[in-house]
Amino acid sequence: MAAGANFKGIHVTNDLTRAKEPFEPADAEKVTMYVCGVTVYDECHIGHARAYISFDVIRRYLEFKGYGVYHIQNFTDVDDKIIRRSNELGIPFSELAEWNEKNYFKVMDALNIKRASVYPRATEYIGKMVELISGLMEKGHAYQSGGDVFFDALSFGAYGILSNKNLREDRFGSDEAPDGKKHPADFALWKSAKPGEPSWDSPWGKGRPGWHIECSTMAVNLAGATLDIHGGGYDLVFPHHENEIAQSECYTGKKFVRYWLHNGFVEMDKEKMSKSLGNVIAVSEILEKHGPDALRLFFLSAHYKMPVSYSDERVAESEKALDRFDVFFSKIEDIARRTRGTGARDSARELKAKIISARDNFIAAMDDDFNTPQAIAEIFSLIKNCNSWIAGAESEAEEITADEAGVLREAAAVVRELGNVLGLFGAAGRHEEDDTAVDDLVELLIRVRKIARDKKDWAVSDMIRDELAALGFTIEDGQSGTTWRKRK
RNA sequence: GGCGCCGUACCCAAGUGGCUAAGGGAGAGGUCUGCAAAACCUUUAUGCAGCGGUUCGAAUCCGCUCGGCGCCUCCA
Repeated sequence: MAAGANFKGIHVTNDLTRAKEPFEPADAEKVTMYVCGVTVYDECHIGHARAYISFDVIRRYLEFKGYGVYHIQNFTDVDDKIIRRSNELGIPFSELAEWNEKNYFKVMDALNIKRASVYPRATEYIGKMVELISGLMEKGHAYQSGGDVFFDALSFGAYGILSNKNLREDRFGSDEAPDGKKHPADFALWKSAKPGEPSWDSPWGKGRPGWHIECSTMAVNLAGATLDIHGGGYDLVFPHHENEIAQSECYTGKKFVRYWLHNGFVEMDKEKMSKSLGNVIAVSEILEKHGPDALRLFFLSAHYKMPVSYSDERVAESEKALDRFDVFFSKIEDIARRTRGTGARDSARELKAKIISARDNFIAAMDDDFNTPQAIAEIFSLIKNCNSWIAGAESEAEEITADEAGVLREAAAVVRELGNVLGLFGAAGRHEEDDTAVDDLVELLIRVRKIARDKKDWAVSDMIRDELAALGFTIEDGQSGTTWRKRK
């Protein structure tokens, strides 16, 4: 393929063309990626977690491949739901928005989701939105109806290109005579203010923006007419993203988005999870039961475009799978501490080759539309190969040498590196920066326990193990000494 | 009515034209071990919803059938 300079091997499934295409951003130094953010009227639920974990991994991988990423994610801080909810609570809408915005960061930080480059708020762009709407009116793509302004869907020939709809053949909405619209597919750019609602001045009187206009406005103002990537959940394809294309392209006259990427839904009992069905689970609720990495691994075990059925049992399985990493890391640290001699047997050299190919395979999997399940499989395979080598080496007479331990550490470094690309091992409190005083005390207890074990005093030995387990430390007696690790 | 997705082992889930159908969880047997745990080895789909077709060759392409789901209305 005649690939351009900005192609680095990644292929993505573009929802605009419904085909897998080579990913070639306009500028490798600055890939522009706009991900639809939340409407801050309620807590974050697991659907949000899935969406933002998906795009977090996409962003991390782009950066891993050497792209600079300018990541825009908005906050919708004024809309019907926010107004209704704040009225119910008897607080200003801005206060509700602010509170939920804080909750958003708290939850997403806990999930180790990288912060976007900018977080524009709808209310900060009202003036720019008015500008854009005025531009659309001048070009004949919008019309006023009372105090409302609507986008004229029929005026945009490409309307329906993303969601594969046809203005003449498809149904749009249920009402035949929608209030003031010329065509049912027309949508509000500006809504006139009703009593008691927050409002802003405009050429069409006091009012507030429609839902879709904010994303177009922010994208165009922050990133320019054309975005490389625009992301969000599949539920946004229609009408939200379809309408964004219409507004933006009519305003700028340029292609709005080169690659549209959408993540699949989280389902509950084979049913879409949604507010209207009342089957949503808050992220904070999950995090009380499972670690952030468990939830992340659970989601990444399926391709980002596929629907996923949420289940506590499945997340618990991911949590167990995660143990393999912990065991692997601590085992290798252990081996590295007690090596003997130098040099490496042939099998260790073969292992080294496997490390390299595992890394290559991981990259090949991620290059293919961010195939995280395949990528994860490659990491587990590598761990299995290492464990297998260790078991074999330990059964032999010779001790593991410093050079061989070096190969194992390389493997551990690759596992960490690739795990980080997926956003794993990054949540607060894992590994590394632990309290050394606590570590020393555990080591001390293990030495005491060894004395008891040497005397075959199993009662004392088991008591220490049980008590430490109760405190969250797992003690394991291996062939060559005792190892320990902290749970979670 | 229009548009679209999915059906791979006990469960989850990659693979979408050609080597032994990844990986995780679970189960069974074994090695190691004071016990436990971990790890390792072996094992669990001659088979990819069903039926036809294309092909030297299909889980993978085409058609039909059955089953599950989504969007067309606010939603990640």
